[in-house]
Amino acid sequence: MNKHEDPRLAATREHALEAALTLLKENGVLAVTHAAVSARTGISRSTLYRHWPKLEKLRNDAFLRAATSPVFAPRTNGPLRTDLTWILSNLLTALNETAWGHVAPQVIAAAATDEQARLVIVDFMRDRIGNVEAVFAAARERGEIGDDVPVRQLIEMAIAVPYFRKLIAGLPLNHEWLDTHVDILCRLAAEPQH
Amino acid sequence: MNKHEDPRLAATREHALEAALTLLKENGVLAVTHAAVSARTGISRSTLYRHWPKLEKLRNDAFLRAATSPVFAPRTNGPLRTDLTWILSNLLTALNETAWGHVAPQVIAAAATDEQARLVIVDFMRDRIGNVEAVFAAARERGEIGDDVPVRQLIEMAIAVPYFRKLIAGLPLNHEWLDTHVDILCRLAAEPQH
DNA sequence: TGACATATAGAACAATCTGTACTGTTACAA
DNA sequence: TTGTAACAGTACAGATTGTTCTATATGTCA
Repeated sequence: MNKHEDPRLAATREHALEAALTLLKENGVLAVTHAAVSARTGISRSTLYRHWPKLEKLRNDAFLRAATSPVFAPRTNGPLRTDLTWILSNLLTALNETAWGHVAPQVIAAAATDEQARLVIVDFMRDRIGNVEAVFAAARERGEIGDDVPVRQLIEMAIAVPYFRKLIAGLPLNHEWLDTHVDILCRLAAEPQH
Repeated sequence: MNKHEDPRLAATREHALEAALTLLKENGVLAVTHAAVSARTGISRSTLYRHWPKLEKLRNDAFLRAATSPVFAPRTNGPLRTDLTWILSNLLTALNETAWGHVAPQVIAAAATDEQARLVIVDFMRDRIGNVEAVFAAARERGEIGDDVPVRQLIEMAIAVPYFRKLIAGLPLNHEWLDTHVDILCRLAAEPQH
C-alpha cells in the first residue's frame, strides 16, 4: 500500500534526522528542536512540524538513529578468551567511536519519563547481550566452562563495567583495560564453584 | 564575616531547593525553572532570580541536594562477605530509596556538557568507592585475600553492576540479587591467580 | 504530455516563557 | 527607632513554540 512513497518525504526525513543527530551529539537533547534543525538544513520549520508534530518524536527518532550502529556477529570458534575479546572490543568501539557513546546518557535520562527512549536502550542492549550470550553458550558447548557457572551474571558483568566506565564514571575504555577485564571474566568462567 | 546572615536568605534557599528537588524527581531537569519553583513555593519569581541569576546554578544545586544521602561508615571486622554485603546494601538503598536513584540519570546526562554536574557524580562516587576500598583493604590486612588479587577491578565491578542494573538496564536491585553478586566478588577475591 | 495531488517554503500570528527592571512593602539588625 | 536589604508584585522586551494560511515546486498517474 505504501508502494510509491513520495521521494521528497524520505529525503526530507533523512536530511532532517542527520542534522538532528549532529545537534544531539554536539549540544545535547535540548538543542534538538524544529527551529535548530531548520536552521541547519534549510528545511522550513513548517515542513518539520509536518513530519514531526511532536518534538518528543523528533528527538526519539534522533535517539534511534544514534543507537543504530553496526552489530558484528559474534565469533564462537573459541577459545573463550579470544571470542570475548572480539565481541567486547566491538562494544568498546560502539561506545567510543559511534554516536551512541555521546548520546546514550541523554537517552538514559529521557528514559525516566519516556517509554520510547527506554525501548531504544533495550533494543541496543539486546543485540549486545545476545552476542555475549552466544559466546558463552559456545564455550559451554565446547566444555570450556562448567554447568554451574552463573553465566547470566558473567554476561551482565561483561557489559556493565564498560558502560559504567564510559557513561557514569567517565573513565577510559581502551584495549589495555579490556585485557584485564577479559582476564577476570575468564577466571570466573573457568574455575569451579567453590 | 558571614556571622549574621539574614535568616530569610537561608529560609528561602531551603524552601526553594526542596521544591526544586521534588520537581527534579517528578518531572525531570526541564521542569526545574524559576517559574515552576515559584508556583510550587509561593516565593516570587523575582526573588528566585535574586538567589539564582543563572538557571544552570539552580539546577546544579538541586542535583547536589539529590546526591547528598547519608553515607554509612564501612564495617571492616570481617569476614569479607559480611562487610561487602553491608556496604553494598547501603549502595542499594541509596539507589533504590533516595532521590539519587531518580535523579542520577539526569545528572549523568547533564555532565556531558556541565562540569559542575560531573563533580556531583564524582563526589557521590568517591565516598562509595572509598568504602568498598576500605573493606577490601581490611580483608587483605587479615590475609583473606592474596596480594595478587586485582582489587581495583573488584571494586569497580562491585559498584558498576548495581549502577548498570538500576540506571541503564532498568533491572531490579534487591537482596536476592545482591547475595549472588557478593558471591562472585568473594570468589574472585578468594581464589589465587591461575 | 497535461492535470491533479501533495510536499514544501515562507509569512503571519497568538501564546508562552525567560530574563530584567522597577516599584512599594516587610522583616531584620544595629 | 532607623537604615538596610530581602521580598512580592508588576510591567516589559525578546526569544521560542506551535499553528494556520497562501503560493510555489515537485512528484504521480492517466
